[in-house]
Amino acid sequence: MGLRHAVLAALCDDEYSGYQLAKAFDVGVANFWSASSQQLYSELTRLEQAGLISGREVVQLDRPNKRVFTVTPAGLEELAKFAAADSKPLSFRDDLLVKIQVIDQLDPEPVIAQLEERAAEASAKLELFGQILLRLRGDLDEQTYLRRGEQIGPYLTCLGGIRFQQVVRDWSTTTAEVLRQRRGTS
Amino acid sequence: MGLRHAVLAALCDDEYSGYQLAKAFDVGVANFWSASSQQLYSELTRLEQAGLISGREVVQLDRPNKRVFTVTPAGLEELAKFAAADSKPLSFRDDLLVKIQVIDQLDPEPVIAQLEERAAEASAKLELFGQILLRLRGDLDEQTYLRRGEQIGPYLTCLGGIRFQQVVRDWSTTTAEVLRQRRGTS
DNA sequence: CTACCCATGTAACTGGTTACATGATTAC
DNA sequence: GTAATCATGTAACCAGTTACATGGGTAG
Repeated sequence: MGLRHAVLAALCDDEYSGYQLAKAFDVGVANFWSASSQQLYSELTRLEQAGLISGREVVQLDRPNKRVFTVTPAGLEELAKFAAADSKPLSFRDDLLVKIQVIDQLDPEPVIAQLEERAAEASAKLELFGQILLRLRGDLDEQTYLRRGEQIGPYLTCLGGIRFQQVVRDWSTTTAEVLRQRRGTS
Repeated sequence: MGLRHAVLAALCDDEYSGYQLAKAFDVGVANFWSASSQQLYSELTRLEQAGLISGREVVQLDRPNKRVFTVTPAGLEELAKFAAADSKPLSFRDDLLVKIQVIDQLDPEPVIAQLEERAAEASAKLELFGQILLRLRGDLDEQTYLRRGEQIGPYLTCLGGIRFQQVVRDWSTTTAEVLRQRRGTS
């Protein structure tokens, strides 16, 4: 089961409500998983019934109350079992790459626009992830943090996210450039 | 619909049987999509009924006969509509990243082993993709091919696959290294 | 008073995975 | 004769998406 463990992992960091998790899965957590809010609410319900997380009501005066969740010892045990088992191969699906694959048979204009949009999104994520890294490591420089810092996990996944987004940005930009040049000469 | 267009794109390159497509989706096409053979057989059936591809029987003496498929004009039109429409955000899901995220709470040993396995797979793919690039561009050097070569699409997606696999290999290797060092010092 | 954010869900549907089933041919 | 590769599927199940529903609070 996929989402189950991603949610448990996200809740290891801090306690979150369904709504907050949905936000997190839109940005940071999206480094390794993506999910809609509907999926999250029902997964949280199932996880609580299974005793892997426990929720508590937080009363808020200025806005609707919420229920935040934390991982139970049973939840941690579940994560440990999961980590020791073989990983499924990473699943990767991208509309835009499908379009590039057959670009020779198509009008390149709309695809070029989509590549540029994708590059812009990647730039935005890079800025965000850069800030997250700084916040995580505090005063320490990267080498020191990697050796002796606490909570190395989120730092490492964020580093991975940065490298991935760099590739997305650079590849999208150069691909758009190649297609633009060929448009002129054919 | 996702797989539908990925299959159409793959069949633009050449004619394939279900079995051959399944092989392709395991390696090269996996750059932009992944699918099981069962999914492919049923998708091929649906695509043929919809008139987007057409199949023909190939009689083979030394092995079981097969049916190979090509994209029809209607199929190409479908691809054109697809390319002009907005792309869904790329979906990315990885067990291994989930495990790294919570590595501080877990036994790192099995995860380190998985990272090393992942790096080895990435190396193998890099070698394969490098060969595909060479075969695609023939005698031309890359700059020339990008400007004037025919069939630029598969070349561009393969370039993207290479950059992606490089990140996977490098990140997996350095992450495993970081975790190994910390194991010693904690 | 309108639009947007916070907050939580249900229901119907589509897409994807796992397990199972069959049968021919080739290489050891 | 046993395992591996070629070749094609069915059925049951699980995961993920889309559409819909509700209601309070805040900013303009």
